[in-house]
Amino acid sequence: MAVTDVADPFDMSLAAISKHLTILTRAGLISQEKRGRVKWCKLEPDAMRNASIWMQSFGQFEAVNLDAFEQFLKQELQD
Amino acid sequence: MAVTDVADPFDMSLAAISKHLTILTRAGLISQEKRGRVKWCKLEPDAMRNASIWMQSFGQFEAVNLDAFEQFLKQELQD
DNA sequence: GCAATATTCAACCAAATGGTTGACGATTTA
DNA sequence: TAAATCGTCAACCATTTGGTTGAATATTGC
Repeated sequence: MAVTDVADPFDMSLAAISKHLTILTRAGLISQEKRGRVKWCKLEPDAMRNASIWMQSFGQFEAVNLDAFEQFLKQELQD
Repeated sequence: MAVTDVADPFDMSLAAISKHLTILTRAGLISQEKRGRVKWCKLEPDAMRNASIWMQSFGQFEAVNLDAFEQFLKQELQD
């Protein structure tokens, strides 16, 4: 999907969409390939795998274990 | 886990932690129960179920289907 | 060859976020 | 009973975010 196609349904400037797509690319959620003057964007299927796995574990601990949660967050912040 | 216990490992004010916990409560990610002067916090286990399910679906579409992704986002924004 | 299209950039601005401090009220402890 | 503790509130401030506009570059189409 081209950048202008992504932008089409939104009531905001192309420059703003371009900014968002840059962030999504940097986050690894989408990838972009330039062919001619058009940049083609596509989703990266595995991009949220780790986040999804982490979310599935959310709450698996006993409520008392916010310590474990905090440790996890610290570790994630270090990454 | 009490609010002060949550705050303990972080190098920031209790007021800031309290703000964050208010947001997490409002988001349904944790719940809080006051007993005496202490507020006990616990994770809500199912809080991220919908997000996790959505993330698992991320990328399942053909790359051409950013349309479907957009429709999904619109729908989510309406919710 | 020039106009149109696609896209980004820089500069700008308003709104939102994320923290602090000091004060305060409720509860507990000594 | 007073001090200590727990937690929130309001006000404030700096930073970040999220958008715009106009200009610019690269590419395509007529």
